[in-house]
Amino acid sequence: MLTQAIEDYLKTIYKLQHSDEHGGRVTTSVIASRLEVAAASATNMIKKLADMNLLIYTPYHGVELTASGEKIALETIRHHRLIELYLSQALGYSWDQIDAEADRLEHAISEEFEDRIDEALGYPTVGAHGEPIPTKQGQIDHPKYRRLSELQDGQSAVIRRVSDRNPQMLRYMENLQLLLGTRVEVTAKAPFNGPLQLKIGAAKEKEVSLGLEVAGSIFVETD
Amino acid sequence: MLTQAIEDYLKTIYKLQHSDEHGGRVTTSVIASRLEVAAASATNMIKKLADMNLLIYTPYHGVELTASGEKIALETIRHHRLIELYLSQALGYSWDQIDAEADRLEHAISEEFEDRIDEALGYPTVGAHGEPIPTKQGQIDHPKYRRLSELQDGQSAVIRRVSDRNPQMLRYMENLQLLLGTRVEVTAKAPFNGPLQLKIGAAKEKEVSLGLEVAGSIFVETD
DNA sequence: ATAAAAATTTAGTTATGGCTAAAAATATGT
DNA sequence: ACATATTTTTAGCCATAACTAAATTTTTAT
Repeated sequence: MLTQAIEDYLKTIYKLQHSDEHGGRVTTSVIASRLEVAAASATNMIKKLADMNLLIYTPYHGVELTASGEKIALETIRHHRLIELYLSQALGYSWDQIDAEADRLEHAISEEFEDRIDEALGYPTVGAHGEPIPTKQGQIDHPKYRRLSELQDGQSAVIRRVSDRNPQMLRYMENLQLLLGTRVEVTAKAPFNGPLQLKIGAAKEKEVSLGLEVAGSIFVETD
Repeated sequence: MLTQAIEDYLKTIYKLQHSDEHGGRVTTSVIASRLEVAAASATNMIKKLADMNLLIYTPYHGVELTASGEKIALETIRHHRLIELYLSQALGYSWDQIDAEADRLEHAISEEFEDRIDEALGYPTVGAHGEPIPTKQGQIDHPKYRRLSELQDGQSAVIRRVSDRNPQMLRYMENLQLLLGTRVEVTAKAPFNGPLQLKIGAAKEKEVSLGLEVAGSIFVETD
């Protein structure tokens, strides 16, 4: 049976495998810290998932999802992202609220529900924070955008994705109108990892100073 | 902590206490059979709920919810009925599909979600099958309708509630247009617990023969 | 009234998925 | 290279909530 815990582990492992931060190596401790469980708990679950052929486990060295493990991960991620988008589009949720709600709902919905909100949303391919939504067949592509923090003085770009890790940061971005599709131009970049000066909006109506942590959580497409 | 199991037991016990079928006495075996668990499992959980002061347990004689148990039951039922209505109104679910989906979702949604769908639905007081929806404060009234099966030849009435116990029966009723608010007139009643002859709709456009089991699952308001 | 039947509880087991503490393996710094 | 630090695993425990089988209580039928 596919329990909630199994789906959570597979989803987390998938995301870690496809994040650039850990060099592809997904270890017990990274999984444990993401899921906020003890490392020993993660080891136990990893062994169980390996027994179920959902991942390949090399003790002391990390895990890699099998095709069937990845399939389940992508189904869970599809649920999560469709629900998030539905919450924001249909029920007026703000950016910082949708992740927590979707984390619980993603395990409770049926295929029927998935299909109905997919239809209600017009078969979207991109989620509320700009993440790709896997298809029902498990297809997904990972467009590689640049971080806003990497842009040089004078460069202009359009926001395509934001990290959903930190709800407070999401609320901050939403307040600043740093939304998907918004154009931003870097008008100055302070030295020694200092803040960026930004003009926001097509008409450059707003100017803000943005710290590197926030700028590093915003992914943009340059022209 | 309020687990899903606890909420399910309390909801089920509440419904049994307020159904006319068991004479108010809610026993272990009735609870167990409704929840489709073994009687011993129900005994265990009942003892646990008694320890938590959510019900009063008289061994061998049944249970009765305390005020706090009833409060939780009503919150769960409110969730369930709001979700059911939302599924049918906003997502186009049919009568027979909503109960199963709501049974899982009711434990996963937040207060925020409850409030948002309540608002989207225009603060309804009656659920998709005609059941009263408890208020957020836990108020509920139980209008006592008559069963369609009790009507006499020639009597006319309006459908106000249907039992949601059997999805196949719900599908059957929906097919026959036996919906909430629909007027029905008994044009004949066969002897020996035989079927009713019914005219359906304000214009009496449709005539059907209805077995007593179905007629007993339809609650009506007479003029 | 009492024997048989039915309902209920007790006792003991299982699976899931957490936890801590200790042991073992790997990585790091001099 | 090797001692120390860090990471990971093992071992053993706990809570939840189900189960079966056996014992007990209540109900029913004669």
